[in-house]
Amino acid sequence: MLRLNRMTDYAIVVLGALAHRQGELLATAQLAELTGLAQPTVAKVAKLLQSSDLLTTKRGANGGYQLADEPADISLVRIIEAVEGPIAVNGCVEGAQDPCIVTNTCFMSNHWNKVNTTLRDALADVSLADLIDPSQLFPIPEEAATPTIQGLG
Amino acid sequence: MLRLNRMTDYAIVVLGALAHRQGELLATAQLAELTGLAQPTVAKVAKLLQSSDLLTTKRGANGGYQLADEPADISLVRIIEAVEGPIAVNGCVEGAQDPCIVTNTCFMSNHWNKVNTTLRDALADVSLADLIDPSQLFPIPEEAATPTIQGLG
DNA sequence: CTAATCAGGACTAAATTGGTCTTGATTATG
DNA sequence: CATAATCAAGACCAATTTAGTCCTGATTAG
Repeated sequence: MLRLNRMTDYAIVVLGALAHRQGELLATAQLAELTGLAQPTVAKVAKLLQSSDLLTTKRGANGGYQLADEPADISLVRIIEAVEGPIAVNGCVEGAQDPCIVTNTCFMSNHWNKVNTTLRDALADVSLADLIDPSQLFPIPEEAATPTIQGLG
Repeated sequence: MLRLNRMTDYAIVVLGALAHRQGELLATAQLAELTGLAQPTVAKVAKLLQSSDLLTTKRGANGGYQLADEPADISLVRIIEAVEGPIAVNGCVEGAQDPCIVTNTCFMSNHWNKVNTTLRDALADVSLADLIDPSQLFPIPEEAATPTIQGLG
């Protein structure tokens, strides 16, 4: 285990689609078609990513979402933290949402922080650009083609 | 997030108690008292740890559990995998319990494996001995003292 | 024989997560 | 200005997962 949740997978797929279209503005309906996800799901994920400044948004007719940064500048940590909140293996760690009641005196706290930081650093080292291989991904559908991918499992 | 589940925390506390008593054989009731956890919970965790060879067991009257190794030889990965199963950030990773249906052709698979391995290595680097500070932990109670610790949060 | 203890697994309740829907605000276009 | 397309915000329900308890049976010391 130690598993990311499904929303994070969706986020990566959505970001991948946007990255492939290189900065283009896409509506959630288009993203849904490209990724094979349901539109409301795309909408939910996109809102999360927007409120963490990974996407910019344009409202109204012909509105949609757009990558806020280059794929190489979007690290896996940013994506995970946008969707799931701060990384914290347990409540003994700084930034935990539901802190361990004994945090301050907790004899293990330092070690957990070290563990946590190491994990975080590892995830900071992977960018969206690393995760996707645009050459194989998202062939632009000629006529509303079938969904191209199924998420990440 | 990316949080360990509570059982893993319990496992660490239980292992910590056993480590502090240096190889002594302790019954689940004693461990419950030392850790402040409920006895059935200790029992559940201990069974998991036993079946992954982190603990040895002796059945019958005066039975109990015992550390199978030196604390320095018990890594965090072993503990996590004993309780939670193989580490796998998502289904795109080798060893995932519920593999991504497109695993073999999954363009991201290699990258996820790299991410996963990095996390795993980080956790392999931390031992039970690192996590606990025996000098501050588990003062041997004089007369069935109050529970000493509250878990890890 | 009896009491203490682990083994194995079923079971329930609580928490979390995933996914949908509704209502309202914004904006392009004719 | 009217309309349709679109995002914003959040309520809501269903499905899954997790936590914790309990029961029955096997093992062993005394």
